Amino acid sequence: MTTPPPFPLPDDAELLRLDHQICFSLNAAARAFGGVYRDALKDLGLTYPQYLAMLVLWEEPDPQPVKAIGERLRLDSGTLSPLLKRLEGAGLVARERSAEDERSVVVRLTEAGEALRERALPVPRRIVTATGLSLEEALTLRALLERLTGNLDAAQGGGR
Amino acid sequence: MTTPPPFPLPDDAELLRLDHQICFSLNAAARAFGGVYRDALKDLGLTYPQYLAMLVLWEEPDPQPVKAIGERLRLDSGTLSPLLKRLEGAGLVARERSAEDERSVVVRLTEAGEALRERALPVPRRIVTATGLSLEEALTLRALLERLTGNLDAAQGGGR
DNA sequence: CACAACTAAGTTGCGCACAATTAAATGAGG
DNA sequence: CCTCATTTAATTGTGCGCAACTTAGTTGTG
Repeated sequence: MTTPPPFPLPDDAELLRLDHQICFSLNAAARAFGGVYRDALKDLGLTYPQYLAMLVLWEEPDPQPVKAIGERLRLDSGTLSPLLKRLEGAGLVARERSAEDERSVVVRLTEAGEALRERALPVPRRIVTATGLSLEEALTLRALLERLTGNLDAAQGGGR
Repeated sequence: MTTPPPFPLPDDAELLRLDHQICFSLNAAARAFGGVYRDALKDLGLTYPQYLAMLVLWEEPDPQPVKAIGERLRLDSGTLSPLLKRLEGAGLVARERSAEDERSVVVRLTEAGEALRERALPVPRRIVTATGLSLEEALTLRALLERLTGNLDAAQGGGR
């Protein structure tokens, strides 16, 4: 799969080393984020993925099918089903079969889940501070990451 | 997460939304990388973390203690021990107690492990192509990610 | 020398991510 | 109406990442 060089590539070996470093840096940053979120969310008893699921529900408090949450977070039922069960076990959400479509399971916040929102409010600022990035850097980074993800997804099976 | 293009935003609420998006984008990109690497490494029978461990050994073929590999990859024995056992099971590496320090376990490539290097050579180019990033973008991204990781690590327990 | 402190690997337990499979419900076409 | 492909969750199995703990070997200090 030799493609026309999109650039005057400097040197093969040089270029070939770069990618690991990018994927590696990416993984390292993601894990570092994980550590910071772990600290910030410990009091709430949430993991970062659980926090993301709660964010989805806090933003759109109407009951949502698992499918919708999965599309928002790019996760499938293999990940979400046990995660949501744990949130249910913690009393933060309730799951029930939809009446209209019995295939669908709708998830809604319990009162405890809604109440947790207040305690989660200071979290984002804590994270922003921890990143130490300027607003401009953050925007640059996000733009690059989104382009990168789009390219990688396209290079793969296409959809998923 | 679908968000409107950030525009004028020295606003608190706006700022507080940004962070999720960055961590989220980061995770999404890392997982997208995972998918591409999965495809590229399938023939080799390696996962991406296993590939990273092999890279460390290919770059420095002398036997290395688990500790050294862990420092290179930022992984602890809880992750590395089973991973290296799987590589050993695949016949790619051998592990043995160090003579000088009986606490240490040194890992070295087997002949099969060395031979695999040849088959892994085309992988990086495939990844570079899939990213679709220019060299300049890649360098910018990497620099930002490393700064970010440093900041996040510092904001955490300090060491780990 | 004895003993505490430290270090390197390994083990266990939990949660996440993903592939593959299963089960149940829905919808479209004959 | 009945069959069949599709859709939605859940389940199973594998591997990673990390915290907490264990085991064994090493080092420092009195």
